[in-house]
Amino acid sequence: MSVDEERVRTLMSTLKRRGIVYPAFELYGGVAGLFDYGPIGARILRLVNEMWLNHWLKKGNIVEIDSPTITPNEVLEASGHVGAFNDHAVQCASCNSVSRADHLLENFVSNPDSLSSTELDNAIHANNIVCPSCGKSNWNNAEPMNLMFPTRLGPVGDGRMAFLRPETAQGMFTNFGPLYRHFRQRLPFGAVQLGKGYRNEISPRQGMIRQREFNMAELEYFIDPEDSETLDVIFDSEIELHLLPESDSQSTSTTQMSMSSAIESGIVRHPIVGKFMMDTHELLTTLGIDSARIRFRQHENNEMAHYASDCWDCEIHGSYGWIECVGIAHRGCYDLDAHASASSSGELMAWREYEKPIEVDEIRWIPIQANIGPIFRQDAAAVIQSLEQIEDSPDSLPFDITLMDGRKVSIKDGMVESRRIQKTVNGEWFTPHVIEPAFGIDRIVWHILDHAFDRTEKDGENYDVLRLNECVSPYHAVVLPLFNKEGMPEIAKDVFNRLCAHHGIVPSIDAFGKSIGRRYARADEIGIPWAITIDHQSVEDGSVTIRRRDDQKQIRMQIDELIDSLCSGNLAHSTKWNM
RNA sequence: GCGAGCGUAGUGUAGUGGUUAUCACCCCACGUUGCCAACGUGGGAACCCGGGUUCAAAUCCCGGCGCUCGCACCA
Repeated sequence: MSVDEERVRTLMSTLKRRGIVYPAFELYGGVAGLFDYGPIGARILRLVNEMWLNHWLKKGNIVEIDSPTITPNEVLEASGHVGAFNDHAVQCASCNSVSRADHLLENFVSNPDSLSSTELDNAIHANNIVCPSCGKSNWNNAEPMNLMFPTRLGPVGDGRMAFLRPETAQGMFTNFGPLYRHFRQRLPFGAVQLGKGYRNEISPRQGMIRQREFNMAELEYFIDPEDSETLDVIFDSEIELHLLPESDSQSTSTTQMSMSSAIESGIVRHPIVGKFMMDTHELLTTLGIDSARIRFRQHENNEMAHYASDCWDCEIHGSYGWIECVGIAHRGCYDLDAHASASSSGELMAWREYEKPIEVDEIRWIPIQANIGPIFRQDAAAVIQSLEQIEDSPDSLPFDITLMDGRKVSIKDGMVESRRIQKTVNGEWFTPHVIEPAFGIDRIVWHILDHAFDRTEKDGENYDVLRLNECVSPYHAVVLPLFNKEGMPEIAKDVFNRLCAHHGIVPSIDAFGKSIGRRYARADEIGIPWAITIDHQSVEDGSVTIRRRDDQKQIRMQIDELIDSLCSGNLAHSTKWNM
């Protein structure tokens, strides 16, 4: 678990020196928790985002949306990010250290996290709680601790309260209606969003791992909880994942098993969760994360948000130890229900057709509203609601009903009329459940770099190679004239231009001044997989050499052939490498 | 937020009150060079910010900012 400080330092300074990632605003002394992606890093970030996006879009029933990062208070209040569910912090007036109020009270009152600020203050005084760092009992008032960045809409006056979003998920939930219509009202479907999230961390640590503004990518996959879709892919796959189930959370060693047996044994509680775990593993390994350093850790029941029924963190092992990079949570109907109730909208539901229509033929007591209103006045609505919810209608009047708040009222002649209801019910509205894989993109980029960074020795000196997979390397190839004479720079420029002309190909050129060895080394250090060298023979017969980054092996090809195989992605498979 | 340590070119560093601020890598130009961080010549580039003490501060003191670690925090 320990941090490899030496490696972190080396990697950080390389990332900075080569323009990959470095602290932001260093011109003004730097700002904790904010990072810049430089020219190379921004390319890598872009490619990771694209790979992530395409991975999901290719499923066929998943689309991308893009919603604002500025989110009004009401949305985040409904989601539980602000308001009653906030944790409270108290500061010690003697030593200024800050503690969580509910943690201090844990052994003294039950459910301390449900108390208000005033109740917390009272409980702290009543139980004579002492400060864990200085031992005194001299507290300031408890204050809600909110890790979101607040703002207001409008430059003057008391504009509408808003926050920078702490996650992208709320955009997908508030868009459920349009998404449901886009998918022609058919579940399951998903929506993804890539973008910035903001959390005002008390103290950001561990470099890129905990930032105040970060790149996230989330998928919200909406399902019918009663639909037991069978997923052949799970049972056809023989891939084994490293799992750390909640049942043996004390254990530090993982269990290796296939997803089908994990689901059959009940460890993974929902097949879609299992499917997304497999997808996550596939995507991460494609990006260049070492499969042996990926594990899935199941949340313990007390760690899981109260609405979730199952949650797995995908952790990647790197120079900081095991770090959570992806969370896959079964969130049930919590989010859509929360927004439905806060917005009083009926839009966040889906329709489920019954296999066979239900024929209804029953006698019901229908309220006569013109009479119930004057009799019950402010309680009239509650009475009508309770009448509608009666399962077995009594045969005769009068009878008693129980209101929502527990009070009983008597229903007498004149308040209701008996009516026979005959109808066909074809289906019902329900709140879909949602399964959410949430990716911390910066953490994934960090681990891609961490796993790719390879320090070897060459002639007694350090030699660094960034062994990035081709799909995330910043340039497809670098073009190098061997010498700055005999027409080599001109041919190099021509090859470079021809590569540029191909859609989607981004080449680099390193033409002047330095020896060929140094220029190979520069390319290796930022992970360029192929180096195309223009030499004396190129001048004579139009052939060039191609050097493979990972083993420095070189082959020779005609320029046309090279451009074709590079642009079609077949260069790695050329039979010439075997010769 | 608390505590401890630290902050010198792009990177890694030397420098305990008076230096033209050390060294290496690096970057650029010119020349040389027949393929893996070559060589020659020339050039570029730093004391985190602000205040104080002192004739004099990179160096001592205070504050801020930043980094690392421990505690707390990570909804």
